Amino acid sequence: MPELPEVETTRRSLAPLIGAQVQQVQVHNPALRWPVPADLHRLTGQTLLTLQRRSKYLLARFSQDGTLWHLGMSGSLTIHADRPGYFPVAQPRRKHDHLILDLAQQGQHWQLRYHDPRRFGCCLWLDDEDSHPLLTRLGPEPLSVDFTPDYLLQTLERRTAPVKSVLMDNAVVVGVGNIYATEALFQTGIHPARPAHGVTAAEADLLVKNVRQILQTAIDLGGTTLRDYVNGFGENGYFQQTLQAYGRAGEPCIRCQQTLQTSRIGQRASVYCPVCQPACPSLQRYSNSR
DNA sequence: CGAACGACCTGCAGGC
DNA sequence: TGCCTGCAGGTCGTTC
Repeated sequence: MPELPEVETTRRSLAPLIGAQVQQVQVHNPALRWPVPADLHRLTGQTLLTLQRRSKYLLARFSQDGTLWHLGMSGSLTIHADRPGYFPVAQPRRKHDHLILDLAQQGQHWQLRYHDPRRFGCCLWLDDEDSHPLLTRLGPEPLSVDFTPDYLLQTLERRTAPVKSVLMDNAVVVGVGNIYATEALFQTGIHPARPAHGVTAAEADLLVKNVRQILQTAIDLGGTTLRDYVNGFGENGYFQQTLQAYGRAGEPCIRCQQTLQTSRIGQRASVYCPVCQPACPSLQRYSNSR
């Protein structure tokens, strides 16, 4: 599920919890990707101060301690409250609801439920953002000023792996998973299997623009819901309705009507148009329309 | 250092 | 209907 737009959408939807005080910590299954800290109950009595995102990690700062959350491939965080627009607190705990925080603010009872069938996600202590091992090697945020065409070009020039694999490498740029890498390369007219070092300056320039535009549009539409992604209110995203390549193998290219092809690149399904994304860049024709 | 690949875990779709 | 296989949005760790 969650790539950057979904994590950002989740973060925004959890804003009502800021300022609330933890009343109880329920750990129903600590066996996530890494064990949930045995002393997570230490959060009891602490107030949620800030909710930030770095890459696909959610950083939740409480009055004494910081926490780091990841939704893995199938995770979601939802709010429960006894007020309109929320799941009721009385709703029974679902299978795979592994963590539940009870919070209170001005008499309002809130619940934050962490649901993750595949348990690829995590919830860990976060002391120092700048020294946490999961955060130190991350590349720039794709929507920040640090993600420039020059930076991307210089990085791609040093790599021989397929451009799609490099684009999905968190040390290069964070938050671009299989869906958005597929879309960005389609938009830019770059074959996903092309060696990264063969990408031209003009292509890198366009690729940066398209990655940015696609991620921003996805955030604006509340993310992509393929199976089970929902935001904190249990709402779907709508970006899947605008997907032009991902999930469309065998269907006609929206530009040239050629049948979209699929192959495996870096162990991930990759969809591309053999005409609009030629393996040989000399046949390239650029476009930047969406 | 980079590249390739297995591993983690459950749910689901498709084939038989 | 049921069993088996393969695949899925992420990313860490190992090996070469």
